[in-house]
Amino acid sequence: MSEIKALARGLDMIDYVWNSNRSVGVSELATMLQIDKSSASRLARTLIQHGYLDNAGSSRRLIVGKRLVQIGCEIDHRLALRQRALPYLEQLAVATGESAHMAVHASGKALVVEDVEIASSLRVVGGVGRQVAMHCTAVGKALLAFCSLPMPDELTPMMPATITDSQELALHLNEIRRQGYAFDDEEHEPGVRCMAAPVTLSDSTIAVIGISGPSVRITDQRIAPIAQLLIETAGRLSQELRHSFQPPRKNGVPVAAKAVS
Amino acid sequence: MSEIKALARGLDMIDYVWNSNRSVGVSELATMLQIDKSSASRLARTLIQHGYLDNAGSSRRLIVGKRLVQIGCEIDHRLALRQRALPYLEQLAVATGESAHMAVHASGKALVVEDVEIASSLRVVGGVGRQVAMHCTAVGKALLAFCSLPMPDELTPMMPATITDSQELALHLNEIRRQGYAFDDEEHEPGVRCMAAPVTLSDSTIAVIGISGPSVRITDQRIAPIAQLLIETAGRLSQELRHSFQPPRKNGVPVAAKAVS
DNA sequence: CACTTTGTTGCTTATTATGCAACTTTATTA
DNA sequence: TAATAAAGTTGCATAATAAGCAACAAAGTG
Repeated sequence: MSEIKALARGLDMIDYVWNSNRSVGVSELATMLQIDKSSASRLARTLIQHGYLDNAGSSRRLIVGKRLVQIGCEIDHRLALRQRALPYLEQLAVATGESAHMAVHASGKALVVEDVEIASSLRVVGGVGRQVAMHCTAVGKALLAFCSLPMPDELTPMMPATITDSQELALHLNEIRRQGYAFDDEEHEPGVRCMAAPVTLSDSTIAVIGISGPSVRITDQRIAPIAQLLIETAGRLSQELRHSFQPPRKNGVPVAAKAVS
Repeated sequence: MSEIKALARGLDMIDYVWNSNRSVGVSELATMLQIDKSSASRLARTLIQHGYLDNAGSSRRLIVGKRLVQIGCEIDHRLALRQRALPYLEQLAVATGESAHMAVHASGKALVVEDVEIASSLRVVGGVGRQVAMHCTAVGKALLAFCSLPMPDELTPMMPATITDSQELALHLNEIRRQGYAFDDEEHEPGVRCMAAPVTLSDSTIAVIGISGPSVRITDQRIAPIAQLLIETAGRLSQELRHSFQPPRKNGVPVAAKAVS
């Protein structure tokens, strides 16, 4: 029932360095994880030897190691998230007549990673690479709700409808979790309504997909059916990802030792 | 001087599961890493608890965990590889008058992740998402040479010039490593020559950038200067990545504990 | 240049990871 | 479907080893 302490501590160190998103000292790690400096130092060395952490330049401060960068760069393509999502986004855009997009969480913001626009002259123009706030957009709120992310520090008011109270937002997120989709009712931009639903892999949300359109077209009656469609589409994408991620091979082949790294 | 054994073993387990690219059993891990089944079992449990490994579906076989998927989905954007590469690719396209692109390795293929085309009516049309073979393209060969990837299983002949002998390819890759760039002389498509150079981060190649053009324009005399330009451009992009990856902050701010996961 | 903070190493002890063996669960075969 | 084989988990004793202390070394800081 218990866990291997040394390993657990090492993994915690990786997590801490990763989450802090900057260079971290051994002492800081020791303090935060409540372990001795010496242990932290030795664990860090092992992590460095294996490439999971690295020294920042010439200093002895710790940063994320190349191994994680390698894994990170490749897993993204093993999943081929963007590529796989594209047809689904196109379906969404056609079915709803509105721009569709996919976003992931990236250091406190929702980052648009894929984007399909429609022909209509009145449309919401997105653009890959755009970063939007978490608390006042559909994709942001969906990420907050389904990724178990910490509350944003500041809830900057953007519009009259923007939720600026932390308590209120927490309740709102619960509602989103319950309903399975997020709705942004002109909380970010005037005249724009957005909706988003989570794409999951092994029970954790790795991205969200959504649509944005002018409020005049996204009428109250359309919300339920669009939500339905979003949830269903996100579910199908999730399914596809799961299939490619968990190799279907029912029973592993013996397989000779493969060259490692 | 030594390393924390339990942690090292755990990391080795992650590596093994990662490299095998399929579901792996505890016994297999134990055999391969020469540890006892029971230890492997307990280490695996710890890794699962921390999200670094996961059980494949209902079975007890191990696959890469969500934590790594999370990291993967995010690191790409921390680096903002695509975004940052774009201006460099545009420079390349302008300077050479040929289409420029960036590719990464994705399960045995070279995957084009960014692409800049030129106006000329005679041009090589690429397209983001295109996957090409490793052994007969400039980007593929560059990835093979600089990423320390295993030799492809099959060297399918595409053109008369395609390298189909494993030995010969190995020598060719050495040459590529020595020169710092890869050259595809109509090995993949008739009348098309390509060149590519590696983009690195902390000594490991994470992508390659290159150009493709008709052989009639990419003449022998132009090869050296273009190679020069490619290497130099890839170097500048690598530099930029390194700077953003190792936060410039000279000395870490104390920083309050951040909510972790 | 002195001083403070941070990181590393030697050493001892007690924690704890390990490996064996028994047992349980899952997969495979007839 | 039962029987058999393989794979995975748990209890336990022991030895290995990670943890912690303290002293030392090395960077940063004023």
